[in-house]
Amino acid sequence: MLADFKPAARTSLSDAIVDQLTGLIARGVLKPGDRVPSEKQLCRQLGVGRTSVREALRSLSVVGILESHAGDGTFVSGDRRRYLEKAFQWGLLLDRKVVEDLIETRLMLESQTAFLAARYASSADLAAIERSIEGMAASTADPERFLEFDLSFHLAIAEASQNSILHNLLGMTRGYLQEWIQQALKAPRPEQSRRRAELSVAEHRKILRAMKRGQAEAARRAMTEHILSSSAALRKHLARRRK
Amino acid sequence: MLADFKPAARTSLSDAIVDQLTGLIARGVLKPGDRVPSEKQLCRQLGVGRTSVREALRSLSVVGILESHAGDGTFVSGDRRRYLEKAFQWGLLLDRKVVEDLIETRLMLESQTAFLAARYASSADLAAIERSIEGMAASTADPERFLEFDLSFHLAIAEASQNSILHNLLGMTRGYLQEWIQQALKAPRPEQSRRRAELSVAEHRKILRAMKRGQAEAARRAMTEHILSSSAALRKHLARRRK
DNA sequence: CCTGTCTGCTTGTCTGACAAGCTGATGACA
DNA sequence: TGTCATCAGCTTGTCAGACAAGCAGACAGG
Repeated sequence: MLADFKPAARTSLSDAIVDQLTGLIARGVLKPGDRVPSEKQLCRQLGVGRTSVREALRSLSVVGILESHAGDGTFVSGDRRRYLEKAFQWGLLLDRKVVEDLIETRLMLESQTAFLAARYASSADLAAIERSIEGMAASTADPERFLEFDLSFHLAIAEASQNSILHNLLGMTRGYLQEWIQQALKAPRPEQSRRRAELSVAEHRKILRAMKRGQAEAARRAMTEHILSSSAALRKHLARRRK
Repeated sequence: MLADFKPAARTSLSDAIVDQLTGLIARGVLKPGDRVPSEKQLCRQLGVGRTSVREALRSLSVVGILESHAGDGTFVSGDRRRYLEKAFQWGLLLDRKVVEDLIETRLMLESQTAFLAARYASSADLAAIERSIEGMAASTADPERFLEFDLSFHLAIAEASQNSILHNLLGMTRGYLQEWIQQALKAPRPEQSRRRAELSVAEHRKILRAMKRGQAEAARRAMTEHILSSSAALRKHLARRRK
């Protein structure tokens, strides 16, 4: 009986407007680059004050989905990069349980994209992947650069999978984890960090070999192993920081 | 020479305030559950109008970092899950959502959550899943209701997996696909649609059986089969519509 | 053809106002 | 003394009006 009551959805006006706008974008009515109706027009159309409209538009601008230019208008953001930038910045606001979930999710995404990439990768894709590995190998002593190449390796694989949704999801999970990975890689003593980096390069090479041969299942397994081994280090680091 | 000019970063006031607030949170000055100074107070402190402060606060509320309660105040959100949910949701917003990519992604997500659910599901979870199946079985003649129960089945499994990110991603991909599924189920002749529904119920039962026994790998396989078979129907429908 | 100016649109910001909701203090009543 | 209604003072939510600043196209003058 008590459970029958609805949450009494006193949702705010600007929330509702945000929902409408995101819905329009999701359904493709508003495409990237498109111009959003002006604030005044939206006021009239929605029957609300300019404040509410503005708060909705600003919210979406802050996260990088819209772009406002004074004197010109508001537009749907052209590239995801802007969004990702903002999102990554806030990645360190996460707590531990969420990080664990992210690792679990990433394991699955990476394994599957590796599988697909082994099937669909073009020779250009493979070359890009190889370049990333060489970059890593050349900078095992510089954690910063190393991580950059590491990231580009995984993104290149995601690209090669030819699935834009997977690519996107992978990029986001990895982006959020990046902060933690950075800490984990920098924290321990240098020689330990270098050993880990070299091991990592070897694992990456193994993945690439499987892909070059087009062995999808082997690529998946190699990637799974790699993620497990690398996130074991991350988990250990997390546990240590907890104390 | 020309390259020396800076982009003339005319950053907006509310953006600056957003940066300040996120900085405070990231550095731990503001901890989850803490109360943010009231709008008026922030106005005075920052020397800006209430509009700008409000836009900053609302933006962070919309992405789930803050929570505002009328008459009470604004607080730093307790669980960061809400933020990640929104973030992923919006990350996909600007993507072109190709049906094939969605199906591929969903296959992976569903299989993996089934695997995890078989491991972690409580008896309450299993009961919820079972109820959904019974609901489906009782409404094979009513596509609308049938789909509703179908959806609740998959979401219940996602819930049982105990991974909020997977749960969320699954809900999203399913949401994007829902329209197509609806069409596919309604379009063909009734008796064919019913046959498909009954087959679907049988597949769902098989998944549940595996989960009850705690056989994670079997649950994953059963789910994979189910998704493949059901999306085959969807693909066929899409192909027919293409012509 | 170039160039300044003007006009009308847009977003950015501020102010003042009111409604609605929470909280704690006050005070009347049993 | 204990209970409860009421009220004042805070909060956020929303609106309306105002002005500045910036963009773009029209248009006239060189």
